[in-house]
Amino acid sequence: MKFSDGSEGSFESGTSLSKILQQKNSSLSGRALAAKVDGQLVDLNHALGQDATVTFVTFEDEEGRDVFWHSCAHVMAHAVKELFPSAKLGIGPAIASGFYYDFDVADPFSPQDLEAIEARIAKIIKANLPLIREVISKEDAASIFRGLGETYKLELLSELEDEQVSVYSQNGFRDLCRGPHVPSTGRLGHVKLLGAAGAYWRGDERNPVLQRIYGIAYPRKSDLERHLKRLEEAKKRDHRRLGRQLDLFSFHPEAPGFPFWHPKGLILYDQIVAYWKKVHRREGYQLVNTPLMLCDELWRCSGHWDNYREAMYCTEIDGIGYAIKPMNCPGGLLIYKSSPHSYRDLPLKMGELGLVHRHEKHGVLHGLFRVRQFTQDDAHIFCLPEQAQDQVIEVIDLSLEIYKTFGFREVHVELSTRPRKSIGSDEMWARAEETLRSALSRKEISFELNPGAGAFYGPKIDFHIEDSLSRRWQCGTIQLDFSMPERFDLDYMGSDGEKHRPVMIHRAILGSLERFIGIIIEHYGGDFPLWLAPVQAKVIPISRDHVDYGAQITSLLEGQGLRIEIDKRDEKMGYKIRDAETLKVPYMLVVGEKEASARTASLRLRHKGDIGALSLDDVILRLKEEISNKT
RNA sequence: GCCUCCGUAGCUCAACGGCAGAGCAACUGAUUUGUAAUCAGUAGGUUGGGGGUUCAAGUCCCUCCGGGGGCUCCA
Repeated sequence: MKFSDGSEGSFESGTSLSKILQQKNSSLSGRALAAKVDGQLVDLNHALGQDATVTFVTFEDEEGRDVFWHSCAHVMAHAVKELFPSAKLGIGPAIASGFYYDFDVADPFSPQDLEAIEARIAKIIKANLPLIREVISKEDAASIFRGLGETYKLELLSELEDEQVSVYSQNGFRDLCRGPHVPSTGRLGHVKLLGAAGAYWRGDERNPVLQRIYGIAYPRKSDLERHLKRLEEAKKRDHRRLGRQLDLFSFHPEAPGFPFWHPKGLILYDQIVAYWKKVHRREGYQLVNTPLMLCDELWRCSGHWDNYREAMYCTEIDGIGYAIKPMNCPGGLLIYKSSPHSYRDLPLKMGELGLVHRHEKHGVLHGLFRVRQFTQDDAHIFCLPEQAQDQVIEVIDLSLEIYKTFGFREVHVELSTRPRKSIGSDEMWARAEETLRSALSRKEISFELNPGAGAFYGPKIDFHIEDSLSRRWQCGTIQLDFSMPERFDLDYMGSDGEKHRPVMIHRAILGSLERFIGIIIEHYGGDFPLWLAPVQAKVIPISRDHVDYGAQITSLLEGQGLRIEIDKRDEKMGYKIRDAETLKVPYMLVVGEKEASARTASLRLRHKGDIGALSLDDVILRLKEEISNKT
């Protein structure tokens, strides 16, 4: 045997991995949850028959966590079956953070039920039952699950192609499962159930609704507690809550899914737009704006009528059908077509902060994250085929720069390739995928491959940014589009005097401005950097006598373009400070007798406290510098 | 859209089928404050809308509206 730590050893054929661990007496023996034998993930009970390379996986590895959580799901199913014997099992996988299991039960689980299930899980873990793997024929498995009345398992079974399937059991509980699992339930540590909700069997709304229970678990209690604390923290940062608290935006029954921007929220919005326009102009983009409504005929031409009609708002003008745009591209194409183009004009980079409307289903609306009206930071790049790769690289660079400005340094990249339902020739797809792939490799950016997840008209690169709570958000996208130039018969005059079809790159960096603002509200927890903060500083006069001086400072700083307010209320200073802190104002300028006579202001930093008196010039300098640094 | 839970004052939340309440915010007055809540008072409600059961409904039932959680990360 060769081990991943570099050591080697010889063992009798048929020795189980857990035995080997014991004999090796390594620090892993208590921590290993499963093992990879020649790259294949197996149980520790797996017996080795021949020479192999072995890597033990622990909770520290992603694969180990998956095994751990998967086993938790399995144990949860065991607990549910004990408490609710009539429950039928769906599926129970490990997910990015924890696990779930779906059950078909007569009544949804109540919070009390979850408590009872959680207690039963703890009992099963404490009993330290071994998980036993059996490999049996599909027919035998079918008769077992038929006997148990597990109709969903039978359905899964009927779709499996292997002749042999694996079944795991502990103490009478049996489940069809690919595995691997931890060797015994005692390894599972501390489990917390997080909630229950309905979920369609296999995610299809024509199927019955099962009851899904979500859970999380860690080997160590302290880690579980830290995780729960982080969930609490995320709750506190919920942009819907902060949106109200900081008076940024609101939603109303009169227009569900359509955000109302309040003055302070609009400042955020406008700051982002100003920054976005500045960097795009610098990069040679020309900014355009196209109509909200376009006639049906255009949508038929663009293909939206066939592919996107469900989500479009339609109306009629002078007897002619119109639809509100769900995407900006057709408008951009019309501008391109409005004049002839030479190869010398390309690449043509046309940016549009376009307001789009999509009729999202009622049930999927979610604060600013999922709305029916939003602004895309869109752009369409028309270029020669040989320019496409450089253009993609430029967009990658710009995207990363913009993310960094908002403090997103961790960016995960995905490359999505040709889906089953798609248009265009094999050769076109191969070339386009290669363009994106080599752009990424030229930038030395590692990416995850997402086969078959491209748009029907072309492959794409997606950017997922990671926020301060390590959550990932898909924002940016770069798509190569073969369909639109064709459908709209775009052309340019080549150096050969012939007309050619340009390549179109469709891209967004922030995605939806509304959603992006929701993301940064949670990312910053409402503590916006100075350049974004709706109110950058609050002047706090200590008493009535200092209001005049405070007002002078306020208008002085206002004159310098700073967003500043004064709190003139007859309240104690502590009260006004608390108020400003609660509203997350970055700077407080406290002014009293001393400051008025010395023409200074005492500077107080949000969450940090007093840093002493500064001259007004120094205050202005400091704030302006911080604003221009965008820190 | 579907499943499920929820909707009480501007906000956060109480009230066994039996008189709709508290804190904060707002407003009025007093106080003039030195780095995270001064005191007192006033006002604020068709309990999301509509219908029903009941002697009696915030509470139970139906329905509509809105919101929360979720609806393949596949044995």
